[in-house]
Amino acid sequence: MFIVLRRLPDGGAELTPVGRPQPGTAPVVGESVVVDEADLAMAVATREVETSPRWVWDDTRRWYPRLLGLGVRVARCVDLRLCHALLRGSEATVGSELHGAAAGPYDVAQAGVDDVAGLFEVVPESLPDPVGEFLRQRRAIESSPGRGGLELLTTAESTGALVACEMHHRGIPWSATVHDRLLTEALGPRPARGGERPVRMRDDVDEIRAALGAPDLNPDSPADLLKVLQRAGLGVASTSKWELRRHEHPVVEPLLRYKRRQRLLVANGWAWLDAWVRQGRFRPDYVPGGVVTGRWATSGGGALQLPKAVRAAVVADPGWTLVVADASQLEPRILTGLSRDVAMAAAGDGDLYEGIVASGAVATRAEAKVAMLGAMYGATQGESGRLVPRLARRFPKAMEYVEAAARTGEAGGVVSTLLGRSSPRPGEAVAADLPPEMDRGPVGRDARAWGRFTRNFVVQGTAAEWALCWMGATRAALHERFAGRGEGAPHLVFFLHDEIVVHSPADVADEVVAIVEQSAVAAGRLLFGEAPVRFPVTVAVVDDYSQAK
DNA sequence: GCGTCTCGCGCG
DNA sequence: AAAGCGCGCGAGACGC
Repeated sequence: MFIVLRRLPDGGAELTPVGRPQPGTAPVVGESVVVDEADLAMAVATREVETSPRWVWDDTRRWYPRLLGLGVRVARCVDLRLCHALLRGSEATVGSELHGAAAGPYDVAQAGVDDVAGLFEVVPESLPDPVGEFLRQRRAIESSPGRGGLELLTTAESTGALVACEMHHRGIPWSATVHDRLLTEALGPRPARGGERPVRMRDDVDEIRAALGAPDLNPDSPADLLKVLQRAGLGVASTSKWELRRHEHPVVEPLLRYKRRQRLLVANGWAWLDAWVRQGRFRPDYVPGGVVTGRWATSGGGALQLPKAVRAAVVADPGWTLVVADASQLEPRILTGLSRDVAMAAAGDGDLYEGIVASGAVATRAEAKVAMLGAMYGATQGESGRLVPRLARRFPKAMEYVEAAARTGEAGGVVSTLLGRSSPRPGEAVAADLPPEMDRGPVGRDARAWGRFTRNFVVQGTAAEWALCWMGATRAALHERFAGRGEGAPHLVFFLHDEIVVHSPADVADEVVAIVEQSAVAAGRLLFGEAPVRFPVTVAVVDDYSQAK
């Protein structure tokens, strides 16, 4: 049973049930009910308890934060905007009305923070005709040869949207005190006036200027710095740290130290703390499906780039712990499943890279890792490019899978993930986000770049699907087991591509660990059935995030 | 002054 | 050892 929600122009909301009396028949639209805005949360909560419907709405960000604020959680939803993007672009819906349709009202970016009504503000109207849009989507899915995959994918994507709101709502536990201490230790005390350099960095600048004989050099200006470095005899073409590292010169050490500190100050310094941490919580704005491959993005706060240097500030509440879990070597294992490469599956019985060494393909674990990444990214040069052919000899099926994806891309074709998310067509409008040399389609040298993109798309995108299923299964199991605890229940607080963090009361951490592990197994089954591929997770129960890994 | 681009670096 | 995917962000550089 589905219930489609629509916000009415003059306030209030319309609830329209859509059901399927007999399996295999077309969905039937029932009688709508209209409720006042003030009664909406109660109406949702009541139906959630009684029938556990799948809530259908235009954009999770427009509905769910307000419900969460009123204490209403829902188990399942359909996010029409996210599913529209998936289905419209999917190769698996060719022939449906949605496939490749002209851009319409559902082709919009996720509601921004400013668009989301606060608890006491006017609520924006819905996107038009959600019932019609929902029925179009159902037809696209049900007429598809990839129906099973699309059902799972749209469900997982929508559940991700719920989790994103829930994680924002709860926030990541963050100790401003610890963060400030980390900054003070690394940089010196917070300067009294913003814009001033902390004392350690002033000392760095003095050393740099002395070493280069440039008393008024601004080390923050790459152009100035490059000029001065070259004048001092360093044959560098850029000021990047990997290039600087290769030179013996008194400036190198203080300059790299300065860059490290400057980075910390600018990206995650006191200004960041002031802007993003409130009452012991960091609440990033997650953007599910924000990456072409299906990965999440964030807007503001840089939550997916949290540097290791500040992770000690993520501290569990007293009496609570953090259960930190990451999927080991996720992408190579995804490739194993996609390609049904039994040799690679065997290598992945334990540590995958050690298994590759044991197969005789390469000599060391480090080589195995570099070779594997090179295969998935399309490396052609350097150590990585040199090692890829050795991998190809032992694991021809896996290699052929990514090679085929690359050839398709080079020829201007579309590739798809396991569940049915398709790559953008070369030159498509979505490529506005891509580097300029890649948005003109596969011509000349650009074809190779597009091939590397499609090569990686199938792996990264399917890994994102696995991760969504893992997180969704974890969320469901946590709720089933701990819902009775209310606010005291363990809950997801962070998601980072192949890693999840659960904030959990210490006394149930062991149970949470088991849930996270079982959910990884469940996600593997959902995607790959009984194929011989394993998805082991590394789990740590810690007081602060820096203690994991 | 304002918007956009490039660089460099953090993360997976 | 530094070329091979996907991002977000801030500062400086640049054009108007």
